[in-house]
Amino acid sequence: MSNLVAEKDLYQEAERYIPRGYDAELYKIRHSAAHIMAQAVKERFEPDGPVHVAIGPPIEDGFYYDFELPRQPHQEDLAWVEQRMGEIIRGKHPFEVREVSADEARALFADEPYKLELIDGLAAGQVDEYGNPLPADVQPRITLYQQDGFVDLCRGPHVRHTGKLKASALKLMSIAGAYWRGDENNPQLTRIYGTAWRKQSELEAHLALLEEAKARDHRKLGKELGLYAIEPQLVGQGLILWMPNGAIVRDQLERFLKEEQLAAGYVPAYTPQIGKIDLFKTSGHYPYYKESQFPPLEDEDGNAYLLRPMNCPFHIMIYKQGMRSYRELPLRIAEFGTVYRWEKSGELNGMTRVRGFTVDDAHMFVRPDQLEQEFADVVALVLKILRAFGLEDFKARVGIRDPQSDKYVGDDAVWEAATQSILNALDGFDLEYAVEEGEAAFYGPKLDFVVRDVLKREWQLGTVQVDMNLPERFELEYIGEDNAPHRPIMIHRAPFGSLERFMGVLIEHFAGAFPLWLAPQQVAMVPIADRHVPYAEAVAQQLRAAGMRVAVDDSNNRMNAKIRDAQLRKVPYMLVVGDNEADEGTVAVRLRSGENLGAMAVADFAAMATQLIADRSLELALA
RNA sequence: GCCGGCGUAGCUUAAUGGCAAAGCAACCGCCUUGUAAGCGGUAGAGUGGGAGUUCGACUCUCCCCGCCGGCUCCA
Repeated sequence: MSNLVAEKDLYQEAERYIPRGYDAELYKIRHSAAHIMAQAVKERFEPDGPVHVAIGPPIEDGFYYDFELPRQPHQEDLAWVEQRMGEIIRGKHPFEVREVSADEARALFADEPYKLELIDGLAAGQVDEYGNPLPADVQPRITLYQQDGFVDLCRGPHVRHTGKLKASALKLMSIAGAYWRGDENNPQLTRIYGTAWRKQSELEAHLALLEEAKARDHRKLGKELGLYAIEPQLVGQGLILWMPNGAIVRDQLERFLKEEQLAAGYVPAYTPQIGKIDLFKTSGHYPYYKESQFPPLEDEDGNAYLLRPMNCPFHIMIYKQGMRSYRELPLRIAEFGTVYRWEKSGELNGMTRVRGFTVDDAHMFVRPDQLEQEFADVVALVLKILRAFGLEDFKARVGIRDPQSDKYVGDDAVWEAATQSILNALDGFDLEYAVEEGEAAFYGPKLDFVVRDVLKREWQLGTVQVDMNLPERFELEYIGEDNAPHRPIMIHRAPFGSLERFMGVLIEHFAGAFPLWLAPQQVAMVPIADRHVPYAEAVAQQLRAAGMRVAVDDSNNRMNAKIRDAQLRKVPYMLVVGDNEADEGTVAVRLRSGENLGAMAVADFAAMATQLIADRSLELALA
């Protein structure tokens, strides 16, 4: 640690901290912007008392910095800080770097408790200044970067001088609370988020993208298209009312999955929404998950029941109804099971984070020798389902235990075996995945499929979990070929994850323009004048008889207005009918893309559309 | 739950201490129409809820509720 190196080399070396795939220039701009912001924030708040700085890294599209401030920050403070940052930028102050010893650093940051903690971590040589573990081959250095008199403990890298930034390409976005080191038991700091780019046009493009994202936000589209509603006053936060249009989509999703499950040898079940608390004590859900459950219900005889937070204990009880033979396995029990979980109010989000949701659940009970094959079959099914919607941009994540936490049940060897079987099964797929600590379920490791919403927030959809603990806790058995009892292994799986969250993601994925088979209304009949309404009705009846969802616009609007209305509701087909069509038994087919297919015989249109529906095609016309 | 922002008609927005305003949607009527808004009219909120300051509050203060962005947590 004492071999101090030249500034030029330190600059060079810091480049290694730029993450793969992150534009190096932008990374340095944003990292530097964080420092400049910290300088400005200190100037703003120090007259009111001490300002302690924590960490301030670049993030996707921007940066943040965490502070302990002497008073509450407000919007006016942001405006001031942003203004002041512009001045610092125009000052073209160099970023000077030097390496120091831990003791020098401690002396320098004697009044900065968060920095002292970071220095200790660096000095111990295990973690970087963000508290993340360092790769074994990286030798930690303690470096300081200084601009315009502001010194910060930082590994870099930075731009050469503040003038490399442009005030016009920088914007402070929001103030948030953030716990020190991400732990809610630690003090809450004030985090200020900003975004920074090379030039103004890039910033404007980014802001425009954010606006566009808002337009396809499922919460906005869900309301506009009559898909779902939340009524917090009388129904409750996080409880979804599926409006008729949304219910149609959901019904189609359920039918699709049921067909696939039937073909894959699943059997159905229906189980209750509540169960005695002992059931959940046996499963381990209670009290492990006590804080994420609604409080127990009690009857007059003193029995306590829990609104179910998960479906698996009920399916296990179905398994336990009688002796099971090895010949029955794998047994695959499927149910769209609605569960209720107490989520903190600040965590709720539209359809993607709710308090009552329906898991497209199934539990497989398998012999140990069947595990890998069954797991692989399930993964194949999940992939097939996701791809049927054109969802290609997902991330596969193997969630394993956090060794620090005690929220898990079962012993180490069992966890190890279950984890290994997941990894083995995954080898058979051309699928990239990441292994993440702390993402396991409390009863076992899992494979999750994660997608991002329009605002780039990640949501877990499908999940497949190997479970050797619940069979143990419920003492599940089957009689083997050897006429002796054996313990089955369970697989939990849900391709959608939950219908609510999947719906939210689908709305955004399609920007509300559902594929034909899912569209709440598939056809809008557009009669040109009142006299064409009877013909439009007749065509509608024909199409309904073929199983399509059709409505006739018999309002006294002009045809143009009818088309516009259907277009805004993202109805796939608009069938315009006037004198020509009525005479010839045809319809003029307009797609919501704006494309006009021209006149088609009603029967031809029906044949085309029903074919596309049957295929669950993502197209509106045959190729 | 915590930090910040916000809450006006079904929706989108105006009114910053002095008569709550408009567009769209809804309803009624006229027009009878050829691929994204024809014309006219009617009705609709007392400003999320509750206290307070004031001659007077959508506007200022406090408490509560909810929503949005984060944090934590999660399907």
